[in-house]
Amino acid sequence: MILRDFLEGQDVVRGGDRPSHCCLVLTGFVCRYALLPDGRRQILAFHPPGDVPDLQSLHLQIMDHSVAAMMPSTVAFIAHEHIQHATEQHPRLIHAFWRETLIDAATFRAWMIGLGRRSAHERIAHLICEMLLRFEAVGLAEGGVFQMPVTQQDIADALGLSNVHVNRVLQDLRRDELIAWQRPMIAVLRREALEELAMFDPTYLHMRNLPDAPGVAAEA
Amino acid sequence: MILRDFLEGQDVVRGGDRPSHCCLVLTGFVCRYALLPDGRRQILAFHPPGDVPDLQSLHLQIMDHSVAAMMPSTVAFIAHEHIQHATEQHPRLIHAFWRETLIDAATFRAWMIGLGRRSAHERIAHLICEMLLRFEAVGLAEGGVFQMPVTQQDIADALGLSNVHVNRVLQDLRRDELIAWQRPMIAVLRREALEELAMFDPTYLHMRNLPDAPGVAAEA
DNA sequence: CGTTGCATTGACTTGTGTCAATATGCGTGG
DNA sequence: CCACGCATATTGACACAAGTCAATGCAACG
Repeated sequence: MILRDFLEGQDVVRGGDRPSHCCLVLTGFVCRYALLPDGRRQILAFHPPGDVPDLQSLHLQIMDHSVAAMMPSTVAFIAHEHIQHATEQHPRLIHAFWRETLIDAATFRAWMIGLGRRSAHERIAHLICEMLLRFEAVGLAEGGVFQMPVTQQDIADALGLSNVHVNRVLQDLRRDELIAWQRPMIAVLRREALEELAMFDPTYLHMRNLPDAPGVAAEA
Repeated sequence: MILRDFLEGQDVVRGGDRPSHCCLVLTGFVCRYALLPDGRRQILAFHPPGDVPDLQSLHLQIMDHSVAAMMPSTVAFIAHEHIQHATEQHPRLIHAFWRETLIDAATFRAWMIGLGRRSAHERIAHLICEMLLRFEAVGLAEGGVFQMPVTQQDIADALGLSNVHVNRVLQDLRRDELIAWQRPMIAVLRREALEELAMFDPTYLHMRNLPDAPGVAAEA
């Protein structure tokens, strides 16, 4: 296992690579993204500490996208062989990993719904609802407040919008006192209203113990 | 294993279900889709025969989306236990299945790029390029011609557009003699031009033997 | 033949993008 | 402690891709 530090903006893994290791985010914040030939960028996922953004590289030789640090981050690289070895010792691990990649895919689907069928306001609200829940799940959010070091341009690239429009929508959400946002701190002020605007349904995150959000029953 | 026939438009699996079986498409054509509370629909994937659209249900209890037949289709339902049993007998299977779900996820990412960052013309061109390649891979396309029984409304719901706009774009593509389209037959007339318009890069499909498309080298 | 589901058109609206200027905040070095 | 420079955020004016609505056409089918 190798530890490496990355500066803001640096690529951790690059599209086209054939990685021999998976990377585990220890501290910081990373994203996955793809570029079109003419430079348009689509951010595919955000990963707080604890995530393994390229678990797929275990079975897919070529990276079809990149992973980049969005703030100074520490990443652990774990050799594929070691992971394979571990799964042979503990066959349950394989299912745990597989499940992780399935939740990954479920999150992509949720984003697709947003990109295809939600308005700009709904998309931004939805992203904030998702990130809040995920940060809570790893104990990095308290009272609706969490730290997400992204620029408005990053949000635009994640949600298929322009930076200018993201700016305008954020102003609306702040004016309506749904959220407060002073980089890098995001505060959700009226969670229910935000979730209603976003039509947020956390089923897709497949969390075993959903934090008791109003109106959302825990799985049996 | 249970065989069942579905009519066009019928749901094979429904969001919220907790399936005990996976479904294998034997004949016909199915899609996965999600609905927003107000009825907006996003199609998430198309599945020709040979695909298992809900392999994920092996590990994710609740369906976070639905599967529907887009034409009369025959589907085989295979009990999760049987699949589990098979993977215990042949551990390699588990990796094959896992890999399938990873390619599924890679395809979602590719669609996200389209939904977020491609124009309507590019999106439609890209979808056609992808489907052509996937139909070729299962021997269901010949000379750039294949059969895909979708309406313009379906395409709209897959690509985040309106049916009217899809209609207009298709007319452009036909006028420019990139494609011909008489339901349910799609013919790609000038493949290179179409792929260039779409900025199509098939890496994400992770096919072992890419049909020798010009300019695309086979994997080492 | 009427009905039904799609495709096609035209007229008009609108959400979001683009461009370009200006503001704001922050870290650095003098 | 201030001045500078950079990145990011904010504004305003304007453009345009794509959406909406509603009518019409067309073909398959019972």
